[in-house]
Amino acid sequence: MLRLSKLTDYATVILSFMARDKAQVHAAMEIAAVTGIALPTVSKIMKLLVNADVLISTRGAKGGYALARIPEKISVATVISALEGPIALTECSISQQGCEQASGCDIRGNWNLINQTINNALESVTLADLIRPAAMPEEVLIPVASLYR
Amino acid sequence: MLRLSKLTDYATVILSFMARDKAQVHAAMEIAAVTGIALPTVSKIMKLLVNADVLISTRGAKGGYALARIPEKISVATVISALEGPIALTECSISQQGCEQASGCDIRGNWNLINQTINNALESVTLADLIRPAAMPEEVLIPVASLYR
DNA sequence: ATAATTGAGGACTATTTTAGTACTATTTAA
DNA sequence: TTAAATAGTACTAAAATAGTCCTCAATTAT
Repeated sequence: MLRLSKLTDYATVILSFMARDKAQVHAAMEIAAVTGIALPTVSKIMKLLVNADVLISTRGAKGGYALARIPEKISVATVISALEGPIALTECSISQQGCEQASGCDIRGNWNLINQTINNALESVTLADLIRPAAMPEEVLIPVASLYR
Repeated sequence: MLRLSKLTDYATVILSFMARDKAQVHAAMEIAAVTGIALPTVSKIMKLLVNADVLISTRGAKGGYALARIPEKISVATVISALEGPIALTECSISQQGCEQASGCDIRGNWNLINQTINNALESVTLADLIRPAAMPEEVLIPVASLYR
């Protein structure tokens, strides 16, 4: 599958919690307790999200992390690239250099198109969409007959 | 970044070569020689592509591999899932079971939406598109001034 | 028929990546 | 000034991936 790292997965869980909870500031320890993710791992993720301007940190006593802006303005693409770097399927799409695979790599330009499409898809989904009650289409579509087996 | 495995990358290179070359049948050894990928690795990739009905194999002397259909009918999505399994960003989107992350995972339904979008993007691009001379937009957009530095 | 050529399948190993941990420094409120 | 909190860095362990090798099966040419 098209892998996302576990850290990215955790990040969405953490951000969802923060977006749902009214409190503005959350300490790393509190988040670790609520989500069940180990504290050092939470810290690591928070640091990356701060660097990507998704979160704002406050040090010292009563410090903690807060969303840098409203959930509607935080795209999934931003979160993913904060954790994994630029969103692209192939190395060469990032490096601007092309690859050294001498024979048979005129493919690059076209990969860019694909990457762009995927990027657009991820840009269009925000944190607010993620915490919205899910549509759960597959459950709606289960044929009634299957309930009687 | 949203990683594709190296094997998938190789697969696109191999398939591009095969789609461009007039000859119908290519032995694994020939492909290894042309692409510079080690023979055992080529074999491994070919095996997966045969199982996914992207290639057809012929054993024995004068045997080899041929595309199962015209490049226009081979989607990038097919190739990727042949090498990496189902296209999805999160585990839970595949397993149909949801995850055990007790607190805070109502996200699933929405991830499905994202995965679907990405899948559509990859379905819409074919091998034929990949070997088409690339548009190379970034080269076109270089300001002329930059040539004089 | 038989030998040569080519793919199929599976098991194994090594490498790389990722996850997770620990420790130390820095900042700020009480 | 002390306690509470994040920042940063380096290290370790585990898991995933890539790559190799070996044996078996099939086909064709001699």
